[in-house]
Amino acid sequence: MPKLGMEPIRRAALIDAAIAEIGQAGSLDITVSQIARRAGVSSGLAHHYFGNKEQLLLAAMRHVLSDYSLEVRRGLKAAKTPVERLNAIVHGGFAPSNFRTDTVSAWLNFYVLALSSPEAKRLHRIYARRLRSNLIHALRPMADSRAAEIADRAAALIDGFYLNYGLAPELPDGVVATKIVMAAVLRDIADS
Amino acid sequence: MPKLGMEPIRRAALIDAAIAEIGQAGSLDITVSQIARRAGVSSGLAHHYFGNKEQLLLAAMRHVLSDYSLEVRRGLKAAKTPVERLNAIVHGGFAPSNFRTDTVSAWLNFYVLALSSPEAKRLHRIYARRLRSNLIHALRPMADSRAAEIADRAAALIDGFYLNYGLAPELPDGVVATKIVMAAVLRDIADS
Amino acid sequence: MPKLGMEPIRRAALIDAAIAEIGQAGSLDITVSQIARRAGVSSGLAHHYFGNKEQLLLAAMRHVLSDYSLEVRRGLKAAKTPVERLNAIVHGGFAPSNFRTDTVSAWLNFYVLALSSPEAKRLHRIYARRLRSNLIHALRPMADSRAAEIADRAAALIDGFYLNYGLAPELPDGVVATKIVMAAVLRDIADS
Amino acid sequence: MPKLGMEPIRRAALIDAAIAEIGQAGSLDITVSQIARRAGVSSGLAHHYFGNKEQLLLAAMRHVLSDYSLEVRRGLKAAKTPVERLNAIVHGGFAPSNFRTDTVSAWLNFYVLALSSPEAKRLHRIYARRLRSNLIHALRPMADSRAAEIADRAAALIDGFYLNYGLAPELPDGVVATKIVMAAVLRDIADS
DNA sequence: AATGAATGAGTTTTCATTCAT
DNA sequence: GATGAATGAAAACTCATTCAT
Repeated sequence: MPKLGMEPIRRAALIDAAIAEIGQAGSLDITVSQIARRAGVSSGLAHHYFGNKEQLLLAAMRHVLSDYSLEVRRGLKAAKTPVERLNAIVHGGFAPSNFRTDTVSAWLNFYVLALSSPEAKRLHRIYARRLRSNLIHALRPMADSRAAEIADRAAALIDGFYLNYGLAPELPDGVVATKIVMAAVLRDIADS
Repeated sequence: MPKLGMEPIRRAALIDAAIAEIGQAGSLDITVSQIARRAGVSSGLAHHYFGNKEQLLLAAMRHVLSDYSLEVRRGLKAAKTPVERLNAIVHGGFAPSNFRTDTVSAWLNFYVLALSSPEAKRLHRIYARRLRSNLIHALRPMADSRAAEIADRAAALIDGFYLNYGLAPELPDGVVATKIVMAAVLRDIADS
Repeated sequence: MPKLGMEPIRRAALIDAAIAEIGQAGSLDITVSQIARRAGVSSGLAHHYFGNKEQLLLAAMRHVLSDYSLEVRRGLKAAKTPVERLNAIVHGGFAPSNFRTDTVSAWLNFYVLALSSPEAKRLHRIYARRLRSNLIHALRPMADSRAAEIADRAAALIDGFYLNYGLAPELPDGVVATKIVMAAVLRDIADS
Repeated sequence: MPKLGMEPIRRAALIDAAIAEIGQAGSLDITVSQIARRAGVSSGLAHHYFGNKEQLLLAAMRHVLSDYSLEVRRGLKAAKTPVERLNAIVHGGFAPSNFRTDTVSAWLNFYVLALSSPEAKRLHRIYARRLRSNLIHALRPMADSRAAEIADRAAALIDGFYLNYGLAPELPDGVVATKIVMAAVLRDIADS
């Protein structure tokens, strides 16, 4: 079975398994063995590639964040008008690729992990800053000096909806959520 | 040393200790012994009173939620106008009694606990529904048929700000947060 | 079964068990469970009282050293002449209480542990310095300025015999070893 | 890259690496991977050549002993008088080639390994017997019937100094150690 | 000849939980 | 009512060893 170049494949499989496992358990209280089993490898291998459980979890968090980033960047690239740019950012977190119960559940857990893990905190900070700066940048042409203020409100709204989705998936789906947030932000802008 | 009527005192001490410990650790990964030590009792006693760790944590969650409820109800009682009622609800979560890093950190952890613990989920549901119905009730006189829609947005905004406070306590304090949310909601209402 | 004041009893039992286990295995590669089993307790209790395996091992090393110290001090107290004092020191390590295969084997292992564990090194240093200063002090009246030099040689001789005993217990027993060392030292002194 | 005749080269590299690694760690608790890494090969290769870890360690022990033997034999060949022969033996263990912290540390570890590994014990016995018979042989012309007794004392003295050097390398270097032992032995002989 | 991949058994460690007193 | 003692199951982690290539 041993083949060359398995490392990236195993790492990816373990990260995916970790996210799925966290999503399903709704908690970080999962064992490395569970993750490994789901990834189809031994627990030893997980340690071999990630050193310890925390690193594996952090790699999973990084993965979720980078998926999100990717989605936003893709949207921004296609956007032509300021409103489209705004929409791309808002829609990023609610896009089908990220807005699945598994991912949302994992994301919420990572969110809270940032309270106790310095590295998770760092990663969260990066996410929060990027979201804010993306929003401000998109809002500038439309709201000028009020861009920052509106961006903060928009960010809170996004996080709030995201949060709730994790706990009440029957609530607004991604499309609806995007619409609601967009409407609020646009009204914010329109407000002289 | 055993005295009569110690039960409520011990229970309260253990619950307070649990919240403080969770707040400080930023995680539910704390030991019963830590909690008991902080409460000045043996870990055996914690089990004596709460049966097991989960029940102790849930009692702590209930306590946080009931403190919040209390705050809101007190505000509502004093409120005279619809706007004051609205303000009381929004301000509830940001009031000094709840808006301390410890409490917020514990709250976020309970939030996520709701993903894996049915009872925590039930408690969270109660909170979410009460917040929503409170908001709708307060908004009805001002927004009529749009009350529900505005309430949802307000709830998301509140949660979003609350969430961020846990991770970036340097951000808006309670007073400012209340103002921002109120402003947004009032603008929402004003919008025909 | 749980009684009050068990801690010192359990600690002693675990330390004794550790020494016996090391002695029997001839190596520090023994498990905490083995030690605990021999002491008649669970492995959890060993950790409860000592924190981790290293601390338990170090406690055992301390115990061996303190037994040795005790023996020497007892001998010194009873000694009246310089030669008797010298004999007490030399005899200390070869006394029946310390000179059993178990203890010697444990001692050799601790000796080597000092190469990798700073705390073990510290303990060994204390032993080595005490032995040297005891010897010098006892030799001074008899050898004056040559006391230090003779002491060093005596110490090496003692260690050398001790060492060999661990690997070839059929060799000189404690009484004989003491005699040989004493004879060598006395000749050293007599030498103008 | 596989070449012909690599076996002896790899074996030697692995043995050297093992000694260096033991010396540096001060313990036999090193991993095969560490040794292999230092030798610049994979851990699989170490097993390929030595079968298992124990065999590799024993090979390293054999190497240390054979280096020592070599040194002594070289010295004996050049020696002309009984005293020179004696000196060659004593000096053997303290010669620069063996008397380096790495080697001494490895040696002490092998010494203790002999307590638990039959093969290591066998090797140690060979060393001890050879040392004793070399000493006796060299002492015979000078001490006749007391040769054995003096040899035993000399051996203990050598081991004692060697031992201490491992733990306190600031102490006498090889030249001084040789002189001290030689002086003691010669005095022993002179003593009627 | 040599390796990277992979395993799985074994060990330490943690901790909720139980219980005699 | 309260505790200290004790357990044992579960988890992380390590590492010698195997093996396909």
